[in-house]
Amino acid sequence: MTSTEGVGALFDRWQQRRLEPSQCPVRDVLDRLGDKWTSLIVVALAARDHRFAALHRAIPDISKRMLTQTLRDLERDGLVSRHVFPTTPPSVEYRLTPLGHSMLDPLGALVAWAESRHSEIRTARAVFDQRAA
Amino acid sequence: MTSTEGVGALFDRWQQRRLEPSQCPVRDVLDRLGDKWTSLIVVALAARDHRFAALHRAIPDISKRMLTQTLRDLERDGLVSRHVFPTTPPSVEYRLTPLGHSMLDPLGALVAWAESRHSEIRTARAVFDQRAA
DNA sequence: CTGTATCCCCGATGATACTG
DNA sequence: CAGTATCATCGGGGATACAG
Repeated sequence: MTSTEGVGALFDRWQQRRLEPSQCPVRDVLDRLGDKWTSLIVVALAARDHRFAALHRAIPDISKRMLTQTLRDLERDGLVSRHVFPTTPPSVEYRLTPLGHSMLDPLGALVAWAESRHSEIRTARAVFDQRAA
Repeated sequence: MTSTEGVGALFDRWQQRRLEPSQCPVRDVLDRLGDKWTSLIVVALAARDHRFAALHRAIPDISKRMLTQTLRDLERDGLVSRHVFPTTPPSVEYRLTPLGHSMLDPLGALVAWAESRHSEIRTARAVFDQRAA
């Protein structure tokens, strides 16, 4: 069974079970990955553990507010762990948990798809916009 | 090289190239997948071609407005094709394009991850919320 | 049946200032 | 350094009515 058949079959199972959106694993996961910063933070932490300021330098266009909030959400979901060192000034290190690491394979598959197909998508957009104009 | 190393290495390449967000394939793709309805529509169309009303029945909690808009976005990106049959009343069928089908494998990987890890995530949340309270 | 056009609201995000 | 608190903004998305 290919993944294509798998996704289609999944749809039919969903239809039969009439899942509540709040109980749908896919919405749960994609709602988080889909927000503006989660995937970037996960990718950064995949490369290496980061302290708060280092993460901020790695992703310059995020605000401290959203960096904190996104990290808390990831921590809450068990994807990231937070390690406080009571130095002065304080330092806090963020790491992917094993659960977080386990997401890298499927995320990597999507990233690879995105990179390999991006030019095709951009071309399709240009054509569509041309015809619309 | 595992996908994990791949994602980490990707991060370093991104850092060196200092990509504009608008040119980042991953943001492009995840912004679309991350919206409220795209993934559900793609999964539905993976199972089979759908007419507008059938798609609406398959995903009852979407409004006609957002269904139309999301389908247009998918069409613009070349992931979905639109086929009009000039019957009365009119009927329109939506299908995944080959490009759209090519996304099902990586999307399926993510869906499989989400389903297999969802209980772990829910448990982590419960623990986190308990400690916070 | 397959959409468009409007209006409206709320939540996600940013900016800025402050704190241990 | 690593956040928190507060206010302002903007656009995604719902509801409704209309149209070809």
